[in-house]
Amino acid sequence: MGIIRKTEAATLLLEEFKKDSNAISAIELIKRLDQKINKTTVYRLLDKLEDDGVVHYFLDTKGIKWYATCSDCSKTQHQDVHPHFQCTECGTVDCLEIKVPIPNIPNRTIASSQILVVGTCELCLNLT
Amino acid sequence: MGIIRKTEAATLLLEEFKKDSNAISAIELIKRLDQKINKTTVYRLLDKLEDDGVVHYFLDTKGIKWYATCSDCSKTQHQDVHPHFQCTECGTVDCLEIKVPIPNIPNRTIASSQILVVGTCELCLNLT
DNA sequence: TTTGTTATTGCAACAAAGTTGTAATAAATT
DNA sequence: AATTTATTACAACTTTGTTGCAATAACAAA
Repeated sequence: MGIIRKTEAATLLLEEFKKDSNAISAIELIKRLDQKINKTTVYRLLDKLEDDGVVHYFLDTKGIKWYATCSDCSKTQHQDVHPHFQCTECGTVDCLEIKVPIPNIPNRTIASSQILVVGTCELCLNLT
Repeated sequence: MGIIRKTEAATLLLEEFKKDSNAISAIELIKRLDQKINKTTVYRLLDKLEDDGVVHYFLDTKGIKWYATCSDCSKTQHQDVHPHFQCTECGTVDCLEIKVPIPNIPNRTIASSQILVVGTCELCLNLT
């Protein structure tokens, strides 16, 4: 249904995405906004922002939800079908601007694909 | 640590994998073995079988665990880094025997990657 | 500016999936 | 047969996310 009213909670949540260029987990957002926004509200806002094509979400290696701002999405279609990268050292997750072509598979139709690349990020590589 | 003793629970669990050529979710296994094996035991057995290179696991679109028998794994290394396919119609999940090359990413090292392809499986395609 | 409508929020309670501690049981070894 | 200890069941717990509902606050209309 999307966000209709400009509320304080929505503003605060969007500020977090402006501060942070990486993806943010729902859990992290809830921690950061503790005492300011109730966790139910955070989840509901994220849902709405996703509907609106403002953010997209994906799951990490542990199955928890991460959100990142969309670059080219709309209400009708999420274009953000890029891979995501999770660093095993620091845990950060971000979007990869690369295309990974999935070959056709005989006798099946492919609707979408989710790719999570796991490794060490630039920052952590430089620390060792 | 792996499986050391040949117990009834271990036998029953392994039978489920022999019956089923597709991947099986932990939840499904727990359901099927209800009244026979406790859910904690199922989870612990699956852990051990994974240690032994007998099964491998991955997460589906909802972040729940699926297990499938390994074809070429050992105690020391899981070779099953293939993509998995989940059918949106019937929910079945299986292993894909294809290789999806991930390009190198500047300034990062890649340890592994998880690819979940979502679409319609052969069976469901034929039903429409 | 006040009023009315209804989207939004907070709270508490719940739910699903998986984990941990522990005492009892049962493989395997002696 | 006795002993050792891996394995199991059970209950209780944790984590992540969801639902129902009454109270609140945006926004529009008067």
